[in-house]
Amino acid sequence: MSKIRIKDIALEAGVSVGTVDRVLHNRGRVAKDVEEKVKEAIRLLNYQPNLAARSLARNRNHKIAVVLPPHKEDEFWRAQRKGVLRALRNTKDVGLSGDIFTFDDRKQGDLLKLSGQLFSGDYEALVIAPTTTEDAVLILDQCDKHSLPYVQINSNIEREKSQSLGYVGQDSFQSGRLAAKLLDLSTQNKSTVAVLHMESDVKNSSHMIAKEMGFLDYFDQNKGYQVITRRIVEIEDEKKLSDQIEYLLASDDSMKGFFVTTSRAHYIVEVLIKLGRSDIVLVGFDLIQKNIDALKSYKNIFLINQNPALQGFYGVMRLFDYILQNKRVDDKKYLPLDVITLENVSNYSHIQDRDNNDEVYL
Amino acid sequence: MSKIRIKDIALEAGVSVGTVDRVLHNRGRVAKDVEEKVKEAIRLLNYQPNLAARSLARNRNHKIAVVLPPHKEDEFWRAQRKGVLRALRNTKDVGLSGDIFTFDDRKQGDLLKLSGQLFSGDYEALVIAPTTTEDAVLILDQCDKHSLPYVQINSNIEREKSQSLGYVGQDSFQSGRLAAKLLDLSTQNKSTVAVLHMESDVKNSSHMIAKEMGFLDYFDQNKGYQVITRRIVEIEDEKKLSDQIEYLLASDDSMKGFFVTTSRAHYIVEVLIKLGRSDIVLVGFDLIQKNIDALKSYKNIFLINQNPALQGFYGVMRLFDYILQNKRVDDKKYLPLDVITLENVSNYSHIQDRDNNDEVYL
DNA sequence: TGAGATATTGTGTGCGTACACGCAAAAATT
DNA sequence: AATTTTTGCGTGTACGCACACAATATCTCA
Repeated sequence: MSKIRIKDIALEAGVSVGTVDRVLHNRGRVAKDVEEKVKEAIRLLNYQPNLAARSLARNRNHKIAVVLPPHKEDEFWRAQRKGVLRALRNTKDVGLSGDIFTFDDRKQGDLLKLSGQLFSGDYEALVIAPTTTEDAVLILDQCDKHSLPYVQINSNIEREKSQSLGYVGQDSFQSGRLAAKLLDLSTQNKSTVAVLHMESDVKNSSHMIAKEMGFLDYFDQNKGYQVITRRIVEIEDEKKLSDQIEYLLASDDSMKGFFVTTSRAHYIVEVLIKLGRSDIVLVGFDLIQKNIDALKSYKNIFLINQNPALQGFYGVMRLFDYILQNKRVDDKKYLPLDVITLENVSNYSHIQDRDNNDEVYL
Repeated sequence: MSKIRIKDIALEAGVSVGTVDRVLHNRGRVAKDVEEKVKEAIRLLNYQPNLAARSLARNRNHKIAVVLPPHKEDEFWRAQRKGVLRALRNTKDVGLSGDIFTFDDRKQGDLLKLSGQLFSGDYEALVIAPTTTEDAVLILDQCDKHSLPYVQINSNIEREKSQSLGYVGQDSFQSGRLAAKLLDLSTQNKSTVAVLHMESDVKNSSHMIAKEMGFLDYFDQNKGYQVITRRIVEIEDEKKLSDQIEYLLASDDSMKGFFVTTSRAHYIVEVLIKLGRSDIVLVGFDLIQKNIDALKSYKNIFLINQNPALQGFYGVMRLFDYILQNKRVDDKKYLPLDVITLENVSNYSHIQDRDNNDEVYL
């Protein structure tokens, strides 16, 4: 097979390696007939550059900045950060390095404090999880002004092209439709299902709304269900939570399923078990430990995994492609919506922390 | 940050790069105190070898052989082959190359014809999909005799350690349990479900049996269902197939779901639509085009995706880890069992052919 | 025709690592 | 004490490519 070097092309075309180099990178300064000859040789020998040598010779280091919400107490963001770190490890030797910045997405304006560092000139591109929309818009505007390309992950703020390199993350609307399908198939027709927004913070509100929209959309196309929406508050208070659920169940005899739009389905599981209502079908989000545990104690539940680690990973890799491979994309990349039950959870949670499984990308 | 070279360590430890090299690869021939000093410097500076330079300098080429069933008319094997090719592309510049051999798994003994080439000495390891057990055992025995390490993918023949580097593939038993859970949740208690073995070739028989076992195991632990097993034959004959299904449905009024243990669920979909029995819940396997189409025309169906492309990919990558990274594993790696419906299929089929999304691994 | 400008092509060095080789000092053997 | 052998360490080259620079060819216009 092939082990064709630039030298071999040069020999074949009867020129020097310098000329081949000029053709390869079209730096000009090559006579047209010679250029054709070289290109022909490249084609003939099916030259494939050795990426290891290339990245070694380039000897560049491109720095990027990654802006994420805090991960201390949030498994979702922790997983995302893991994906980012993995991508950074994998690209370290091939010219990409990065710093991760954390902002408190519960504090209005906290994101803006980073702008000094982000636009210091040290970074040539950005990965950002723009959870606080108003602040993020300002940051992205600055990116445009400074001509800093950026990839959005997890949440997407639609932008006029500009410096945007697109979005990598969840398709919340579709995940709502998926949840609806799961409830549809696992409950009986002519029953009632409820959308439960369980939030303690507002950061996910746009996702929650999109999920509800998708959910409603599905049942708009698949008649026979009554859908109601409730906001569940004071989740931490066991008694109050239980009361809310009990009230909800009492309000409609044909209540068959709940769609929890956040990662807090496990709270509902506890309540349902206590109420002896394990007939209710649940659909929730995210493979956090408490939800995984809930799979074991409750049968009628599906979890939808949105692959947070892959969001971080692909977010960085997209910048890598852009900076070092000259591949520009500015479209959306929706990650798979994994349907998780007790029967298939093991393989997915294994995936989440396969940090050891290190790869390095050229 | 890091950009620590061997040279830097040498400087720090007051020795030459040659000595550092000897320590790094423990080639011996280094005084104990000096070795300690170097190791200390490595620790201190947190040295991380530059893998691009490493693979360039090594300038090795390790050849492996990959043995797969034919892919001409089989989307499953085609996907698997794609995964293999992707892994080979990605490792090309870092010292791993491979040849793919095809054997006809419908012909007894065809695999054995390859042994001349496989053991020619050109290859230092093997990835094999041992679908024809008897033949495969002979091949694997020869591997042991020639000290050729091998990774099994897709099907696993249990071996006494030997040269085995483990298994990458599906967990058929668990996929049966998953199918059972899906049917359990989407049908009503006290109903009947049927396992349908639809085979035209025998190669998958062990998988089919394992799937049935898992299915039965689930309903052993979750009572209330009656499970029957049927072999469906003459699949291509529309009339005969329809008759078999009709007979099956007539035999039990409470029949609610079918578990198709092969990738041929789409045949059943056609029949059910014609029979006007779209109440039957189906669980089938594999994201082949006809099944994907079936998702659109039939609501009550789940497909389980066994990630054939990842099987090929990880199979090769495992050899890569072993040969070039010195990481030896000989355990099983079960790939995720993706639950697919019409609502989430788009993201998965996208994954299947992301050939463009090229990465290169060091 | 020839000097100077310009277009075209060739040469050399370095990227960080692996590895072969060689030299010196220490140890073992005679 | 002279020698061989072993041990410990440094030097140099190659890997394939990018890129700076040197060198040569071609053209321009007087």
